[in-house]
Amino acid sequence: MIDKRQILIDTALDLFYAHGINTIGINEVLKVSGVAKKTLYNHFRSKEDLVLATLEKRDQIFCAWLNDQIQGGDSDQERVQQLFMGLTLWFTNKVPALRPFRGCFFINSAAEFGDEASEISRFCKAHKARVRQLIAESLTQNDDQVLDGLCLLKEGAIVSAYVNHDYEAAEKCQRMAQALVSGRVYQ
Amino acid sequence: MIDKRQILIDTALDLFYAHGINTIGINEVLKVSGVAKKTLYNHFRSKEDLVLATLEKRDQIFCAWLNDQIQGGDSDQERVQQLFMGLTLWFTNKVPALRPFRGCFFINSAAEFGDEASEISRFCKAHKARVRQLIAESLTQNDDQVLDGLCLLKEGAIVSAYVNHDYEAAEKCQRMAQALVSGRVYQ
DNA sequence: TCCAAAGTAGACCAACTTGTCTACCTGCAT
DNA sequence: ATGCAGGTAGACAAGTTGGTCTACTTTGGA
Repeated sequence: MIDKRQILIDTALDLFYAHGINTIGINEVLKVSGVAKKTLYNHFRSKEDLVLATLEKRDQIFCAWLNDQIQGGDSDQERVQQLFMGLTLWFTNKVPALRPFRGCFFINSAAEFGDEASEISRFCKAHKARVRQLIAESLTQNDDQVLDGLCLLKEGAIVSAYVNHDYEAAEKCQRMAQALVSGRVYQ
Repeated sequence: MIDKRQILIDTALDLFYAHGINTIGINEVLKVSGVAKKTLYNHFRSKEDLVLATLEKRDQIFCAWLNDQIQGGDSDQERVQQLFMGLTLWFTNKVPALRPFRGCFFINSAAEFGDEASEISRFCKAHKARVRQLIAESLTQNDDQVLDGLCLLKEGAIVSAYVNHDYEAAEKCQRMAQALVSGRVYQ
């Protein structure tokens, strides 16, 4: 028997990301996955537990993809270009692993679970830190201000793509990002 | 008798913004506002109707504040500086009219109501367009690329402030914003 | 072959959701 | 003073929520 736990996480992640966590009930996850309720509660203590597992899964998928995307390249300029080209691929549904674009799962989840003490919103913050770290490691230069700038542009692009349906948002970041990384903004 | 409609909108806006729309039920709004259920349904056809009214109210409050914030100033540089200083004031709860900071009500609501056909998510998109227009009108230069850049930075700052609890996010945008508006990025 | 582990379906629970409705009350203009 | 618009409290309906539990079946390894 295939691991039911993984089936539940995969199904729940797809549904939660596509429709929002509060919109999707446990029963919907069960119906779509074809798993029994008892089984779900054998693997997870509560819905929040399942939600945290989907956040972890999405974190893995997203970070693995991003890492691939910004690896290689002959210069920091090139890698930064790859970063924002990658975002455009995501926005325009060219990356099947990331599912049909509906913004950032972590921003969306943080928006739903406002209480900053909640484990969910803490995980979202941690995810953003990991992404920042990933970008930092891909660059040879190590300037916090440049890194902050790149991350701000990245978040801006994701939100604009989602809320304004501006799928060219990441392309619009390229010039600023290049100005940043080539030292034309700081120093 | 004071206008119950306004009381309902004010109460609902505060609750929806602070805790999310899905988290707050009609009954909670009634309990806090001290208004009867019948009265609510005399003024609004449904919860979604009330939600749309709160979005409208927030749009008015936010745009009025933003307009004040970026008015005056001797140059575009100065006005852009005011814009991002204003965001910092918002993030750090120095603007009572905007309520305790919990991100952008419109980004959060769009995250909760993903269906892009829904009236709620269409309103959120329209709000962002109005804000962009406001910024455009405050500047003497009229360059779409510069305007796009400023808006991307603004969204990035709001999201970073909310998800990462980085309340200096708007300050970190200043150098890039100045580079943009002073023509050091484009042309 | 047999047994325990892990699956199944789904009834059931209490709490909560939005929305309707009845029955009563209050303040104001005629 | 009377009538009425618009308020009140809250019962109620119908559906959904997360979560528990029983009773049965399937699975795979010793």
